[in-house]
Amino acid sequence: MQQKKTAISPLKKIEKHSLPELIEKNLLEYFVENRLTAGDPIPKETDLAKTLNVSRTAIREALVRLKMTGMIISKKKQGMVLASPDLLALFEKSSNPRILANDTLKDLFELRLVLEVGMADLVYERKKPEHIKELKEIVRKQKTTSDAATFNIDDEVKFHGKLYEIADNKTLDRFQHLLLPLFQYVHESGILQKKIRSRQYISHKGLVDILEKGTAEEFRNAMRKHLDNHFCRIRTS
Amino acid sequence: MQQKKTAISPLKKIEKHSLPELIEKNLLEYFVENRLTAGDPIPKETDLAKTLNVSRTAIREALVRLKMTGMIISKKKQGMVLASPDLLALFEKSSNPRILANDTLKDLFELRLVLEVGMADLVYERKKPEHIKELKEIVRKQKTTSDAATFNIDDEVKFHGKLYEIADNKTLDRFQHLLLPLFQYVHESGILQKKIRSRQYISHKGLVDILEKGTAEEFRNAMRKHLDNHFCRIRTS
DNA sequence: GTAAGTATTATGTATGACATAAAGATATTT
DNA sequence: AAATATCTTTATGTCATACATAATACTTAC
Repeated sequence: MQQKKTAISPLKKIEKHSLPELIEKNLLEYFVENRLTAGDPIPKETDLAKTLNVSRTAIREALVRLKMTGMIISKKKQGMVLASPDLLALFEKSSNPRILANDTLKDLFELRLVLEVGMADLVYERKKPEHIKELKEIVRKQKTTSDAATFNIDDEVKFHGKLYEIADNKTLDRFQHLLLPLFQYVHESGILQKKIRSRQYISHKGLVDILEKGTAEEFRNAMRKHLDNHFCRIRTS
Repeated sequence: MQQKKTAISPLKKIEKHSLPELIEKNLLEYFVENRLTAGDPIPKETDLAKTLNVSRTAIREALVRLKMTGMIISKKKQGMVLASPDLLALFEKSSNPRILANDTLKDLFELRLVLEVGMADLVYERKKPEHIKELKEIVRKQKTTSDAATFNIDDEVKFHGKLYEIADNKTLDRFQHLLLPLFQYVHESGILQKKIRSRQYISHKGLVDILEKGTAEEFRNAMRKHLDNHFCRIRTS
């Protein structure tokens, strides 16, 4: 019987999981199906090994993986309990700029800009009088440099950090903390185009003013302008 | 000698690393210091164990951790090689909506909105005539529902997916793909306020028009308005 | 009744053995 | 001689077992 060569069966991505990976999946399903929530204890290693009929080594490897995602935490004697997985935990572990590919770094640089512009609405929505006061205080203490290109890193971090705080989104805040070093690294490395001094610059002080007195839209657009000298550097072609 | 109780020594976060964690750190330093890049082979388990004077078990656990971050990949016989870690793959591993805490889910919902508004500038910057054409084609095929609240999921995904594609940022694109199911989940669960029909709605067609003929700022603000019925739902208090 | 000390228990670490897959070397066939 | 089949080697994958360690529960001494 000759097989038709033209009728190639359609790929079907081979999922070649190793044993611990399978166990990991299995455990995850177990958690979901049993409606386990943060704080709930999970069976001990030896029991799992017996139940699944694999060695404790394999079980442990799967557990290590889950521990890394923050999905479970373990204490001696006390056993292991389910935790609320930390999305950014893994992210953090592998965000070493010296190891990441340049393309990825560039993407992350852009990503941070996207976040800053996009979060303007959250900031505006959730701002409170005391926030404005705090921002003003930060601005007041800053070295008054009228030069847009040469900014002081610490001042930048402090000011923008405050904005993230006001946005009141924990995940977002942590995300930017992770992104910050990468951003810094890319900024100073030769990956991007050389620094350009934008003509349409809005200072921190200007931003605060608009945040206080302007509309959400005005603030959003002001934020974009404030970041223009970064945006200039990512132009393609 | 009496100690002054008031002069408490300042915290100093105890880093209580387990052995494999220490090894992991050690290996990372080794990679960086030796300028190893993707594809470079790393010593074999037995050698590492001998060199660091710990059991192979401990080494393996460290390696498992690194494997999970995508930092290294291993093949039988062939040994292990360094790889460029995939930040988003990790994200995916722990992004199970049924396990994530509600607060985190809410954060992620917001995060996606932030991304969509923030990326407007990338989209505008990188749009090309054929993109406009494609977007128009997508819009044309959509079910013409004049109702802002009841949108068709597929249409939404297709349209916004295209925008991410235009933004030409691989990381961002993958990020939204990961966020999408979560977004969907939150949208339909009772976590947020109930659906509101915004008065200032801009349709997909409207967006494309502005992307084609308007300014970057106009497009950015239009994007915000387009998403307003989502934004309405995250209002606090 | 409280404090100290002891036993218990589940995770952490170590060791040695064997299974497995892939690469290279060797032998076999045409 | 070239192509194919088989064996050998090697580094990871899996297993079994023993012991170390830390936190809890229990017991004993005063």
